[in-house]
Amino acid sequence: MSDPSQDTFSQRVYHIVAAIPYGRLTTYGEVARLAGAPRAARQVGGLLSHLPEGSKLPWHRVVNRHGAISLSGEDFYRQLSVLQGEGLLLQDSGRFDLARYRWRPEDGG
DNA sequence: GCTTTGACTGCGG
DNA sequence: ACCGCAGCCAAAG
Repeated sequence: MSDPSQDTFSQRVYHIVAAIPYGRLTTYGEVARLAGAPRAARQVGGLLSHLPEGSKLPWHRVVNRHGAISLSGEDFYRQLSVLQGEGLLLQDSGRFDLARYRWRPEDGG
């Protein structure tokens, strides 16, 4: 109740990302919205980029509003590999079909 | 407590 | 549809 460690923006983001099911995607903006700060999409990416090394959070299931991977270099291919491993198909446009893979909280949470 | 930093987003051209 | 720019705001220094 009075413990702020459970009420911070970052804690909410971690909780939300942890709820994204295998084989599904969501966007930075959507996570921000669910966390109660619809304009803090950048912050979501910032938090995911600073995750501790042993984190179990499925950070790879968060992409940008176009359904594209926002990382670059080796990180890009790492995220791509994990998503493909979960059965997600990358379109020729270099994006994932959000209409098909987008996770919605009511869909299972 | 002010300044800098971004794994973003929306809008206009 | 693609590209560039300005706004956004929680965290870290």
